[in-house]
Amino acid sequence: MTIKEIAKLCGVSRGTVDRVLNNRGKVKPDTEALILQTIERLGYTKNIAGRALTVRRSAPTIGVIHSGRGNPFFADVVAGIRQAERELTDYGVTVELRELEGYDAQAQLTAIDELASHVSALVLHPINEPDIQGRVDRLLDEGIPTVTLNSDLEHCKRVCYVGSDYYTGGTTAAAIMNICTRGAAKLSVVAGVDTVLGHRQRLLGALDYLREHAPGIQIVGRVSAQDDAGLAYGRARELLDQHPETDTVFVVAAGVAEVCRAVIDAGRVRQARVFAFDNVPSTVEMMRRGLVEVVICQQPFRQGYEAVRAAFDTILLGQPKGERIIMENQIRILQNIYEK
Amino acid sequence: MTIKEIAKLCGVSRGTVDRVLNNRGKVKPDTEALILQTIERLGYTKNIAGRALTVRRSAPTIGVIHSGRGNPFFADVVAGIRQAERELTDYGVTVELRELEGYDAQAQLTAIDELASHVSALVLHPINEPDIQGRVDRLLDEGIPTVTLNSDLEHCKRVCYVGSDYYTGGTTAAAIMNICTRGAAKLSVVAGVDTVLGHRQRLLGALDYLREHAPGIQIVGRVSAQDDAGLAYGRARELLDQHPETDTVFVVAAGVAEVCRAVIDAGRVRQARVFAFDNVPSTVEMMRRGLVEVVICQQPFRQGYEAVRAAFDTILLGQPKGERIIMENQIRILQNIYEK
DNA sequence: TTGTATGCGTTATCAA
DNA sequence: TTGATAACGCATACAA
Repeated sequence: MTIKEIAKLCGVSRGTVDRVLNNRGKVKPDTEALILQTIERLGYTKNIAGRALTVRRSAPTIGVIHSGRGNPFFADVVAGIRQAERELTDYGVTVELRELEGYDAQAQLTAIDELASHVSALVLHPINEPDIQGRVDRLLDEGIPTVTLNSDLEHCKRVCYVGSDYYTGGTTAAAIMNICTRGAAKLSVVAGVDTVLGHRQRLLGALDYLREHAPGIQIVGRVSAQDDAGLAYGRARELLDQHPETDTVFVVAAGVAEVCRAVIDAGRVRQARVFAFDNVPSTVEMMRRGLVEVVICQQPFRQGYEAVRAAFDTILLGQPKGERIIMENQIRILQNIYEK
Repeated sequence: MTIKEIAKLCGVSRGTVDRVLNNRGKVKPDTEALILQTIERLGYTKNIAGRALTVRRSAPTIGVIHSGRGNPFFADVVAGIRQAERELTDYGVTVELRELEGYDAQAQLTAIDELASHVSALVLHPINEPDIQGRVDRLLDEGIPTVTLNSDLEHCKRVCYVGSDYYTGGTTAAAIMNICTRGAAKLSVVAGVDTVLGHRQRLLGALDYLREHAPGIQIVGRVSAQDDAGLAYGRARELLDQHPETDTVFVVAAGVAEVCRAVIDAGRVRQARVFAFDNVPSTVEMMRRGLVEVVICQQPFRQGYEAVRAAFDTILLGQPKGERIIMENQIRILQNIYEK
């Protein structure tokens, strides 16, 4: 089914069909109804090959905003973004990247405003606040669809979320702890930020699993490092001092290497094992040193890659492949961490 | 850079540039040299968007042959193949699938001959024999590129291999055994087929790892089930009878559920744990029953998907993204096995 | 040996 | 309100 065929069947020209398809107005209601009905009946969808050629002419820009500047996890995300950009050069696509530092909603709004003037779609690692939610809805009204990246945005009309399933990440981490400790451990938890949805869900998943499946794992201590590597060392030292029986540490967010350093400095290397998320270089180094045996990963490279592709699919066809593109949680040990 | 621009710069027509690009001959050597030089200098590559439109007109067929009919692992591979086919319908692509049973080189040659008459590219799960190797080379001479799937084909001009890194799969499995057994085990091995490269490499990887990193894991027994679920039960029973000290079983190829059944019937459920590859349904069932804790997976769905895409990329642009597309080995427990 | 015309499917522009 | 036409980049049939 092509526009041409639809046009012939309806006894109109391609231009008229095009006006109906893209809601440009200026079509007699009768004609429009006929065309819509024919389209419905024959199941017309835009052809990617043809569409690609015209999209190319418009040389669309995809804007990307994230709040992880300086964060090695986001270095991988950006590598995926760049890979997607390279693959899309033939389609005339350019990626414009804004890397912010820290979670400042106002700064994010400013970045959105800057990009909104000229991008065809937005990839956003969002701060989950009402101002941002409203802005994303307005963007869509202006014809700019938003894909959320790594973390979702509630109560708004983003077209797609690309990221991981944090709750399952938590259960997977807990199950691995259960296996590696043979079901018996004195566990101390270094939590993340309570207002960051992903951190909370991870912890929830882990606690749910432990309650249901690991009666022999006892939680002896808990502290938060606020997703801040700078805070992690001190908090972990306190934790280890206050709970000397600790033999297992579960790190929910950033600061894994710092927690490991605290374990080393506390002279507990052979006693306490660390379980954590993401294979960032400093964590891998601790894996080499034997402090961390297993990490749970959420495929940062693919997150960046798929988010840009989803944005492009939306430009190309009006919608992404799915409303949620979820990365599987990967269990990694030194043997299946592949260097790029 | 487009053909048009190249043509203008060289003072010739688009047709002439096209003849040079596609080696159709009938071009004066001087003109050809000039054009080739200009292309080289300006780094021309065919545009995907334009190419897609003409490829569509030729409605190419991609042939797929595998020898895993009835094998649940290949059911996932085929699901990936179908997914790729769906995504490529807009490009006019059809997939023609031949599912064979067992490793019969002659049957594979027949299937290749049938497809060779009308396909534009071939995806082949090959039997690694000289006859097949020679046939693949001749296919390329006829203009039909071959992508090998799941298992590679040596000494031939296949354009791309899509599959897993079996050696690393073996080291990963061994490392997981080491972690889960805390470095102490009496291990019995149920090997695969020695002439199947992947099985041999897996075992090699595992043995290398154990020798270097796991002095406390002692190999007490070894048998082969020939990648045949029908044989696995009996072989495993013998193994368990002959080596009653066995507390860990490592299954290299097919027959995981049958080995588990042997463990059950031998009354050794709480004593012996099973480590294996691939999350096929019968294995997952044994995970639910607690006999298998961890499996190493090689992403069958993605293998099928990526193989078809690689074949299409070759049709579209003359070559795939890379000469080897390697799936990562995934460590899976019940918590991160996602049902589709 | 080379150039020109036509078509693929979609969209923008201009004329009616 | 609608139709005709040109354009994107590539490929090919045909004319020169």
